[in-house]
Amino acid sequence: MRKPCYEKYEINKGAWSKQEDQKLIDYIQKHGEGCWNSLPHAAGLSRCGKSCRLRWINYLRPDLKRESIREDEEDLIIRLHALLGNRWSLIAGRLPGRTDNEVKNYWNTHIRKKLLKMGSTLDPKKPHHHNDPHLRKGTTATVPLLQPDTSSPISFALSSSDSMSTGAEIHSNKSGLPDLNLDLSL
DNA sequence: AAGAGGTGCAACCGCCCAGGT
DNA sequence: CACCTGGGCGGTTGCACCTCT
Repeated sequence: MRKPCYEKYEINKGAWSKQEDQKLIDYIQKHGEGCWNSLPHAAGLSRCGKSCRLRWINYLRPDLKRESIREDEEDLIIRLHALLGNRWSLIAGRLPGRTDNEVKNYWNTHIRKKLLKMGSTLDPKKPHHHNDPHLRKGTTATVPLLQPDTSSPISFALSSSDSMSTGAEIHSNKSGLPDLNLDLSL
């Protein structure tokens, strides 16, 4: 069993200070996202590499949207979740400026509650494809990016119908892994 | 005004996978 | 082929902030 990184070195835990943020930003702006494991030492941070990566991806990246999730984004999250299950990184990948952590948090705090209230037949905690091996790592999802300027909210009925009703097609690619072609046109 | 309870989000933990040796 | 290491991901936790009484 590997020791957690914070047991190996003198590692800070908990909330990041402004100085730490600035060091990380400065380092990445100069050197780019390289080897996360060696980054903390190189950047003069008492953090583990994973922590740095998380902080950068979820909070410091310049292309992140900081405003709350819009209605159309929420609808897309629901649709993608019905197709992909808890594959937050894939879902976030279709939402420009959003992170997997943000989408995951939003799902757990807002949408799950909403669905439970609606009495959805979908179990918000157990998506259809949660354990589908075809949707494990390596899956290529071909889903149109949400247009940032989408003005009309996406409307669709939540039901217990399977993923195909949302227009998903699963094809195999060369490596034998499936490609997902999701027709999520508005 | 103050305390209790609820909520939301940042961060951590542990597991899995891919690539290197 | 087995093992090791780093990167990435999903689940969960902890705490600051907000709302209610």
